[in-house]
Amino acid sequence: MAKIDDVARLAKVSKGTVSNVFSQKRPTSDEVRERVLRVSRQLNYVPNHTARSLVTKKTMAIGLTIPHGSFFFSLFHTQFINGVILEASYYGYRVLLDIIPEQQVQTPFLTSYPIDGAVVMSPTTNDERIALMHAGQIPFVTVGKVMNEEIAHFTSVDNDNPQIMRSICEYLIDKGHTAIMFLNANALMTVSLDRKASFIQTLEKHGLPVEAHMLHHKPALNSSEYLDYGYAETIRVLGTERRKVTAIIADDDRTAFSTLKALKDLNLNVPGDVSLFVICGDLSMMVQSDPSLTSMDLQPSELGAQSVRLLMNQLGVLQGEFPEHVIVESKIIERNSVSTISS
Amino acid sequence: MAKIDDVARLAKVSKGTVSNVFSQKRPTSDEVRERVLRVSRQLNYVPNHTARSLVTKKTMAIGLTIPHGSFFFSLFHTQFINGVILEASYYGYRVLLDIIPEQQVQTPFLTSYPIDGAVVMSPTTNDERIALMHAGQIPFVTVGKVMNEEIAHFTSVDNDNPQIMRSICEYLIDKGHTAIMFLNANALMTVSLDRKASFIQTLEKHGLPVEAHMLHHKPALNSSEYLDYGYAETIRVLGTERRKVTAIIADDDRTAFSTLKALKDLNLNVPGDVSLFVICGDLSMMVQSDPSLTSMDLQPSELGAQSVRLLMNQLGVLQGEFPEHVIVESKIIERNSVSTISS
DNA sequence: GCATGGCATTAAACCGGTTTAATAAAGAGG
DNA sequence: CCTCTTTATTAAACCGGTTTAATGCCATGC
Repeated sequence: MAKIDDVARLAKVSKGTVSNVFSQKRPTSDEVRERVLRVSRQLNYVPNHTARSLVTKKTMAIGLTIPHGSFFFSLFHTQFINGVILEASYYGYRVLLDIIPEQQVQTPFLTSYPIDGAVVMSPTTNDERIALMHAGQIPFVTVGKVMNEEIAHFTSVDNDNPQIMRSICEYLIDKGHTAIMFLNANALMTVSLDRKASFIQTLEKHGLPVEAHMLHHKPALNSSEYLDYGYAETIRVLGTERRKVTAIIADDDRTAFSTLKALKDLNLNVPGDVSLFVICGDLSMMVQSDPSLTSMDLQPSELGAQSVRLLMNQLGVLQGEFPEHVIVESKIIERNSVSTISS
Repeated sequence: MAKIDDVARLAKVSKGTVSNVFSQKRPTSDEVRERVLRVSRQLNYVPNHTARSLVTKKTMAIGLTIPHGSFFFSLFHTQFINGVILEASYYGYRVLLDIIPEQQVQTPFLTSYPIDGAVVMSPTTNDERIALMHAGQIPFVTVGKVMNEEIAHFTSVDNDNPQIMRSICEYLIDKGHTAIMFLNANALMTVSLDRKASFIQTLEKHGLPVEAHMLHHKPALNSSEYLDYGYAETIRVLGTERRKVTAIIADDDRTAFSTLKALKDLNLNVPGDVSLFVICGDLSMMVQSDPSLTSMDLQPSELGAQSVRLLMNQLGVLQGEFPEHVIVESKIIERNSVSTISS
């Protein structure tokens, strides 16, 4: 690989000038620039990214931190990632997938992170990834609330979770549902706390006490129950325990699909006997399921894009005043999985 | 941020020694090591990744190149990525998502790639990403055949696509199906060429000529038909054109789901009227669909892991003799979407 | 004609580590 | 006790760029 000195020598200029031709940080005369570029092409020269990074102190990469061991991500994650990658590319940034494997035997901290900032998905309470970023002075944006004791200020994007749950509950209540079961996300995730609180509050506001069988949390990823959580809970509550449930709210598409399967196995018609509502799902999948699923569109790719913009602002790449917390719109998409109950 | 000189000064040793304590490339006395580590902790020192990279010429990152503009990836991709990330982490490598956006207005080549090697998914014929890697001397492993004119040798992992199609076709033929429709992947992808050829060959071997309505290719991602390809083709061929089709082979899970929806809308029972077979799908989804879908398990995460191992071997990280091409096992998982036709 | 300013260019310092070659200290062998 | 190794440590060179401060050149204004 040719280096800058080779080019400088052959083009009869100093390395500083070659540097300027490529970085365009200072002007160069047309004559010199062309000579340098010609020689570079001839030598197949390309500036070395690492050497540049060392002095500019920018790696031009951002980390995308996926939750601990989420080796199965849902379609929500997929779309979010797409949003991040696309938006980052607009600013010339690359995305380093920064997943901390379950068994964290890995490098406790052998070296600094080669990233300028990070987007942290699905923070948990007292998230250690966030603690690391905080300690390492790495700018970061979270998707969802940060609930670490030592961290007061942070930048985040989020949906309005309390409002989302309120809307969903009231949507269902309006349609006459009173026996509602909520298959929430994992209890450790900060979003699930908000949603749980809002679920309980909204139901109580309407005079509907929340009983134990109405609220469940997704088990940990490493548990054997993780994959068929929706199926198992539905069979247990509606089948074995014979509870009356007329509407189910599923936290994600995977849970929704497995719930759907359970309902079929229980010989319950959707939406005839039981209505099903999905919180975060992949649009294309929701449409193609049968029945197509009524859901809350959280705009995952928009969440991803916005989180990158906030991060770019923190990095000084994107000028202007940005709010500390961005709320991304979400709205109910009515399809065919929810019905009205005539009282 | 504390630098190595600060640590050296405070610990009263040379920077070379501090370097050795962290890199462990040369031995240090217990006494010195402890003193250095203590001071480092005190100063919150962490070796700078970029500086280290500059001299070692290793970025400890590999690129994961997703097909042009595949901003919707399927579950197959997701699992593949998981396999790559997990395996890479075993060798201390990080994964840089290297997606070349559709509109390639981006950096023609402002700087070298900050990666040591790359895994290239779904190569197309005369893939320019591969041409770039090749020109840039970056070791790479592809998933699927490389079909670039100027490249003779390459390392790859793959399923045995011809055999896969043969198995699937013969599996269906054994069950009495003769009117089989194949919803293939995009025509540009090298896998789709292999599968197409094998599909035609196998059917003809059994005296079943392949007519135009029996073979279709997924449209380009940027086209409006991309998302409901399965649905549209099924409605058109089985509905509008009223062709006789008793079995459909769908290339991926998304296509399968949308095909399933189309069959329901056509009032056709699966597998009673039409059988459905999926080539690459996410296990957890296939199970939860109704009926659960009979599919070919391509072991995407195994493909990902193997591709990383081959790459690590090329990078000299993993010793030993490795084959140039690795074939990952695939097998039919029988579920409930294929039935036997009594003649 | 001479001071003034603007601009492209350059030599040298710098970014923060690793690596090499030299050196000092400690052990082994005769 | 002296030489020969072995081992830990160090000073200096190096990785390949960017940035700073100095320089030379030309145009401008008075």
